[in-house]
Amino acid sequence: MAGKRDKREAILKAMLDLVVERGFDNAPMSVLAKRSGASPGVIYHYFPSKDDLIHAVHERVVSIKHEVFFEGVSPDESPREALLRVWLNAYRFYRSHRKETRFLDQYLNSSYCGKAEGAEELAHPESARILKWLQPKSKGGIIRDLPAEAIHGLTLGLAASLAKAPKPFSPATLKRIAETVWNAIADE
Amino acid sequence: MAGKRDKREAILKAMLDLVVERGFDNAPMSVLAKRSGASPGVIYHYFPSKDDLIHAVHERVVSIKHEVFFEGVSPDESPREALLRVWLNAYRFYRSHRKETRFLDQYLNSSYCGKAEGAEELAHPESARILKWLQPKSKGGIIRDLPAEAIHGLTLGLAASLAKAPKPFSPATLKRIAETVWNAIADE
Amino acid sequence: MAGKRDKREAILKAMLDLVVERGFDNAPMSVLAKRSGASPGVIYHYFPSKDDLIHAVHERVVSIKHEVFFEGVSPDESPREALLRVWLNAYRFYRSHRKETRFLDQYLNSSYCGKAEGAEELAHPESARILKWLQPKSKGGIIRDLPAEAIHGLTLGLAASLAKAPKPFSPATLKRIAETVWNAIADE
Amino acid sequence: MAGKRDKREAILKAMLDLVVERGFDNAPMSVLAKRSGASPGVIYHYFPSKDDLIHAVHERVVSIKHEVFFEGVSPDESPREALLRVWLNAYRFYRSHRKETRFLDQYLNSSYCGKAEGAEELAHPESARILKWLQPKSKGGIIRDLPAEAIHGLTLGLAASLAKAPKPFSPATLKRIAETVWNAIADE
DNA sequence: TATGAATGAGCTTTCATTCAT
DNA sequence: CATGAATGAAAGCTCATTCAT
Repeated sequence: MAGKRDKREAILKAMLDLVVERGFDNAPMSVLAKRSGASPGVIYHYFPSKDDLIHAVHERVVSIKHEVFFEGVSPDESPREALLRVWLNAYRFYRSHRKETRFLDQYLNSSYCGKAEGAEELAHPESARILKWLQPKSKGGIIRDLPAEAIHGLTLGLAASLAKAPKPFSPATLKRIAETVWNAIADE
Repeated sequence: MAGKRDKREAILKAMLDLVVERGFDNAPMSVLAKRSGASPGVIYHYFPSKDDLIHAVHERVVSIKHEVFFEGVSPDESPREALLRVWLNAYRFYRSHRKETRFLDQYLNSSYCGKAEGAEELAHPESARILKWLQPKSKGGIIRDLPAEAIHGLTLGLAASLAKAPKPFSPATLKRIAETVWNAIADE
Repeated sequence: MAGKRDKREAILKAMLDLVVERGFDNAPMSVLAKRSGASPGVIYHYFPSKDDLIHAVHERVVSIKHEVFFEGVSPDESPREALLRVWLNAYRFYRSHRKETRFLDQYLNSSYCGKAEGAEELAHPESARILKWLQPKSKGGIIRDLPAEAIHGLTLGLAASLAKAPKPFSPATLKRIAETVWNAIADE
Repeated sequence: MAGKRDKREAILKAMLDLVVERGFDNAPMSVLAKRSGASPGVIYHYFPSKDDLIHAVHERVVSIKHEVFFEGVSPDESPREALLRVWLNAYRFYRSHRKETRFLDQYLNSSYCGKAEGAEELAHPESARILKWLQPKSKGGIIRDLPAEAIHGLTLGLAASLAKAPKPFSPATLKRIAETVWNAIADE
């Protein structure tokens, strides 16, 4: 009954779980097989190697991340509104997709990261428009003249930090933090 | 000529390099032996297992980190001066100790993290005094009423982000960023 | 051609031979692999560990032993006839299954013995009936009032001792010894 | 203060304990060193190899065994008295020297047994005289015409079996068993 | 396609033995 | 004589990958 697509999805999902629970090491293909309901052999029909499978999981996670990040963003919003929305979306993603977040953390600090072929980072269609604003005014953005790393750290980096707190913050608190951040980096 | 201490150090250093270059996986004891100039067997004379060795490397790195973080901090400084100094020290550490930083990142996202017994985090003698300031005014600190995670993200998290930029920032730029941060979180 | 069962059997048999020839130590899995025609890895497909494999060999040997011990025993025989038959069967087992006997001797004096989970000793269906007779008359048996260890030593212990002689004894000699034993322990 | 002899003894004793507790495997020289208070290196001043050390322990145990076996035997006793005394001594040895007994059991079923050079079995000065009696009358002994293995099994084998019972037998019970045995094998 | 037994290189770890001090 | 760090071969075991069925 289940089509090819379903089995592929099951494998990807099982690998995500496995990596999050046990780390890239201790995530053997044999256990993956058992968990996903596929046989060790057939996994290699869907993915040429374990590395490729890991990369596929990563792509899937990144794709989900972008979907959440840009959810509800519309071309009609002001830059300030759009950036605040993305920032809140980011917090929401890190908060509600714990497994995906944990996977990303591990991936970025593993030997898998960097082996991949193409850069997929921020490939969302909306992202180009948003990113343009996230630049100093001198380059057409609306941001104070700070290095890009500072901007990133103060925005998404902070959202990720906050999401790791044991309890979620109330919308009001988040709003306040977002505005604090905004005021710190926005020009005028 | 070389004493016991030297060989132990050589093993620790070689493991740090190996983990940074190749990840916790792909850091086999056989390669470690070759690199450190020790035999596979004698490593177990100094460390009961690979896990313990990894933890020992971690402790060493954390110890260096704390030394750098609190370098030059004196009881005579004002809270503002002390916190700025620690922040700049943190940037300096992340910038100049790339391997140690990379190791910490990997460690914190590996299955090794959390298995250790004792709490070593921020055990520096100066840290208690400094940390007290890093709290909202309502709890005796000098900071605006923001969640601890926000404080951390905006300070050390940011320093780490900045240090990952391809080129170092000039002292002037850093000063400016530090003050931006300070103004964002300090009360008054 | 060869099914799973065959390979499993081949491994068990090769381990029996290996242990008998070289002892539990000096019976490495690598040699076992070569001897049994299996690869080192696949052995762990059939047995979770070397310990489990050893225990499996033991169970197999015990099972053979019981089969031989109770061969030809019928409910119609008198106690005397049945016990004599079992005693002769025991001698026959120790005599004809040298390797199995040697394995048992080693096993009982090794650290493997005692680690096992279930009691398998004398689990043969006939054994209960026979064992009941092997008790002093006061407990419903037909034996003189001697401690159980004395009974065991004088019967099966003796059979094992005799089987270790360089040459087999003639049926007539065995009969004579069996009757000597019998007269020593039987009541009346 | 402690002479060479003392250290040698300490090593022998520690090895006996170690083998009994943990088996020939799992009795590493490094642990032996710690237990005996000697350094790994110096053990090799007293014994050329681990094998030789094991054999030395064995010789020591056998020597103790013989001492106990023939304790109190005097040339004035009748054969019957002497044999009964040896038999009771044997039981006493197996009962009071549990570690030595356990060592012997393991040794006889290990790969160490058989590697030794000379036959030392029953080298006690008294043994020759006693052994002569333990033969069928036709060969100058006082025993019924049974194979040597039967004699051994019915006497020393039985004593060893009995000693393995959880509780010791009373002198009276032992006397009775000894006489039962004696009557079974003695001629007339 | 799907299976799962099979492969075999490679892993962490042990340990009898040696030797510079 | 004594030490204990050092050696290195070999142990038990794992696991990504293949392939006959």
